[in-house]
Amino acid sequence: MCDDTRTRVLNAAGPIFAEKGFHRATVREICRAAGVNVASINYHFGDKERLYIETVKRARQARVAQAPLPSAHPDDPPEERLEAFVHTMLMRMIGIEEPPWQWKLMMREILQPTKAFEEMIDEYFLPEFHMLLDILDELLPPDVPEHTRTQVGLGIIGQCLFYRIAANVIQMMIPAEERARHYSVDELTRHICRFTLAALEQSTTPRTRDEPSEVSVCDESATDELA
Amino acid sequence: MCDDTRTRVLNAAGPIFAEKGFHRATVREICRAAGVNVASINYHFGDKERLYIETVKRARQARVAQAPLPSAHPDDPPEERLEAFVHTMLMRMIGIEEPPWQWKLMMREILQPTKAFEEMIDEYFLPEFHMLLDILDELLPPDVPEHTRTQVGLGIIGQCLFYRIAANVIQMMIPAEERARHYSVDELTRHICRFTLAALEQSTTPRTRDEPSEVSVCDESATDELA
Amino acid sequence: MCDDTRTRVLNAAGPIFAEKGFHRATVREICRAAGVNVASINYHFGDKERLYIETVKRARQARVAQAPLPSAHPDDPPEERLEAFVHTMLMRMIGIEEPPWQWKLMMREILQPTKAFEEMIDEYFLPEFHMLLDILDELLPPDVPEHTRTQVGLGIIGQCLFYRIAANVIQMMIPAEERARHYSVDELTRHICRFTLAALEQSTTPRTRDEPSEVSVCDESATDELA
Amino acid sequence: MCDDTRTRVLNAAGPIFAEKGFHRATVREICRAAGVNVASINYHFGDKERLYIETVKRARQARVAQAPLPSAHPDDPPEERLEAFVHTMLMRMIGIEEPPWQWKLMMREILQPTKAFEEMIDEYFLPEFHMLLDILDELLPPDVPEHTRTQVGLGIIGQCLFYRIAANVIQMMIPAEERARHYSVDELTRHICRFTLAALEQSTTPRTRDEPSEVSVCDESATDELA
DNA sequence: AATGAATGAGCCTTCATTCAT
DNA sequence: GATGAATGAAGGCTCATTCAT
Repeated sequence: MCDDTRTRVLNAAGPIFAEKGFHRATVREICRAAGVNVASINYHFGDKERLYIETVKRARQARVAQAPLPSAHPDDPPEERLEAFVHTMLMRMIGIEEPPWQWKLMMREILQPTKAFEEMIDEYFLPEFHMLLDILDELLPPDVPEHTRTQVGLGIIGQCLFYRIAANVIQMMIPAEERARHYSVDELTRHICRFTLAALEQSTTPRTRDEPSEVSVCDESATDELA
Repeated sequence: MCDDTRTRVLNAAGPIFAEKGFHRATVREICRAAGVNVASINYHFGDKERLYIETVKRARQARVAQAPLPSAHPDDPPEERLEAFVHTMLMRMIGIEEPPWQWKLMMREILQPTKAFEEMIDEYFLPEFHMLLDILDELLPPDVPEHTRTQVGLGIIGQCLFYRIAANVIQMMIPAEERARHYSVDELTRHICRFTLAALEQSTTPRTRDEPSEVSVCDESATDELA
Repeated sequence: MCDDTRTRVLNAAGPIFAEKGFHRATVREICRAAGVNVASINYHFGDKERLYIETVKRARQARVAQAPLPSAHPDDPPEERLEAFVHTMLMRMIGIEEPPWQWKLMMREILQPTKAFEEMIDEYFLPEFHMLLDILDELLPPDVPEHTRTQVGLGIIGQCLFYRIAANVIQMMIPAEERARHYSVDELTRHICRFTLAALEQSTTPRTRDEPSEVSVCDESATDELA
Repeated sequence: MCDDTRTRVLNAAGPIFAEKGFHRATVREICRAAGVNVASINYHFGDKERLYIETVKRARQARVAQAPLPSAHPDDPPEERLEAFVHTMLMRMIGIEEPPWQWKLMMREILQPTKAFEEMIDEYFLPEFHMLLDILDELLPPDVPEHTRTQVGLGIIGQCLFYRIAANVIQMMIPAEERARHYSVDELTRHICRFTLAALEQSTTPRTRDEPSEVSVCDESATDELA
């Protein structure tokens, strides 16, 4: 069966690419893991790069199912929905002992985008981010400018992501005992939500300086070669 | 002179490791850039890996000088010192068009720690983080537990770091024009500080929304680990 | 239909083998061009080599029709028939902008004979060469020995072939403008015929320049081998 | 010693490239024959293609020494010098039992030019051809147009070359015994010279048609990829 | 008769490393 | 200390061929 080999290769490629990245992973290793011939990759995917792109695509698809965002009940109070959102996010980040390879792979793409990047943003990141924005919409007073809402949203995501990215740092910085007590998913969820809500309540009347400053967030060219 | 060759190799290795990472960078390329013989590396550093570790070490040392934290004037109001801190952080992250290779190299270590990692934390990250904690100390009421202060600090760092890490995502998500207006270093500094201060102020008098009151900011229900 | 696939493969193989030679041409490329499955070739021809031999065979067969020698009118004066012969030869060599793949394929065989070679000589080259010899027979006096006639014939063929083989050299050696004026098929035909006829006329009465008279055109001193 | 390995590789590469051509020859085979590591080729020549070019270059250089043209004695009668020239040419073509690999390699270039081609023409072919033209200059009446002289020269070269190129054909066409008697280098030299001289004498008053015909010798693009 | 999938051998190239000088 | 040359292992990829259907 065609799909059989193809699928086995993809399944084998995922964890390996996730662990080693595009360049350190070798097709030979992937094929050995999949129990197929090296030429299969050329046959089914053309070359290593296209196998990688396909793998990332599948990773994203499989990712959603593993820790799906709670289906929004529009009637729930927005505070509750925010907490559910943050909780899911943190669960994805640090809630699972060994983060699944799909996640590692996606992190690699975020940090060192390749050709597989764009699609991931459009089909995975943006929809979920808009879900967060909708929640914030209900929490923020109506006169808050669009970009403030976005910034608040990014701040939330940023804090969640940070606990994943800086996991190594935190592990070294905070004693295991305290980490277990105060840096659990639940505990961090509570902290981030409380912190955010407190700020929102306070900043009912946001105020923006009018002169834009010249240094923007990301001027540098982003998407280059397969890192 | 021995030191001459050694130094030239280190100087050449920095930007190359930063740009390509450990594995994609080749000793030949580094030696060509340094104008030395390929065998020099093995002679002076033993092997490629030890050259890399040495390079990271030097990167950290050189890093501090480039965007140094504002020397704390203990008399300045803490709000001002917080703003200065965040501003410096953001400047390091996204303020410089082409981030210096030292920074790239350190980011690589944070995300994919190698043997060069531990030392970096102790000598670079922790000192600066404690400077932030000191500022927060003055802003937070005295009864706030230690871990909350740490979490707030991590949140601030997390948001700053996020704008660097997710630069690619933001670039795709937010139109260039708006990015220039609302996502400059100054603007983001203002947002993060306002947001943080607002939350802090609010949490001075921990207040329960509708959840049971025991879930306070200093609640110590503990669960599990941090990956 | 079996023949359908077989034929399509052969038709596709011709130009490809002609262009790239046996080794650089790939079965995949041929099959793609023919719109058939890769396995077809092994099924119908056994292997790549036998497909090649079959292709050369067909090329020869198709070749004759494309630039056929002028049907000999035995009544025409031999000078005219010689000119027609040479003209046809040159036309095949350099007269057609893009030489047909059949020709390219046959050239390859002449220069680097494979198993497909022998048959080509017998059925294609020899008949035409004997036509030339017949013409020379009428032009040469009856007492000229056989091998001289053969040598003259080979000389004519050799000159024609040379303009094809050395096309690249001539292109670099002679300016385009002069090439167009004096190296057209017509012009070269005239030159070769005039030259040959002049030599033949002269050698009717073998005449010694200053060498000893025994070195005549029909001298039969023999030496060694032909590589 | 650097030159040692380099030279050994070149010496080994020559016959192999000559026998199999660029594509069929493998670097592994060459290195095995040279008794060096495969990586040597990359180190000394960059890649297979540049090794090939270098090999052709050396072949040409070495070629001249093996059957050098007789140093021209301007006082010798031109007929004698012509005979010496043709004799040398034929000797190169068919005089040596196993044609040296240098010759095979150069033939490959003539027939399927690669990047190594141009230099060969300029430094090897042209000088020798002009030597022939000088001889013809003395044999031809002064009013003979330039292009006729060139054509006569090309005709001579063409005939010589033909005996090499068509060696396979001749071998099949002419019985061994007769080949030994009448197709030796000496015999063919005599024939070609006699034939040429006879024609020259006759064509004292060459005549050119005035209208150039439109089909030129070599319109097609010549130099392409390494065949 | 025909196919798509799979194979293993082999290709050129690149790499970090070592060796003799 | 420093060098240029040399090495072996491994890299991605391509090929003609075969197998089960």
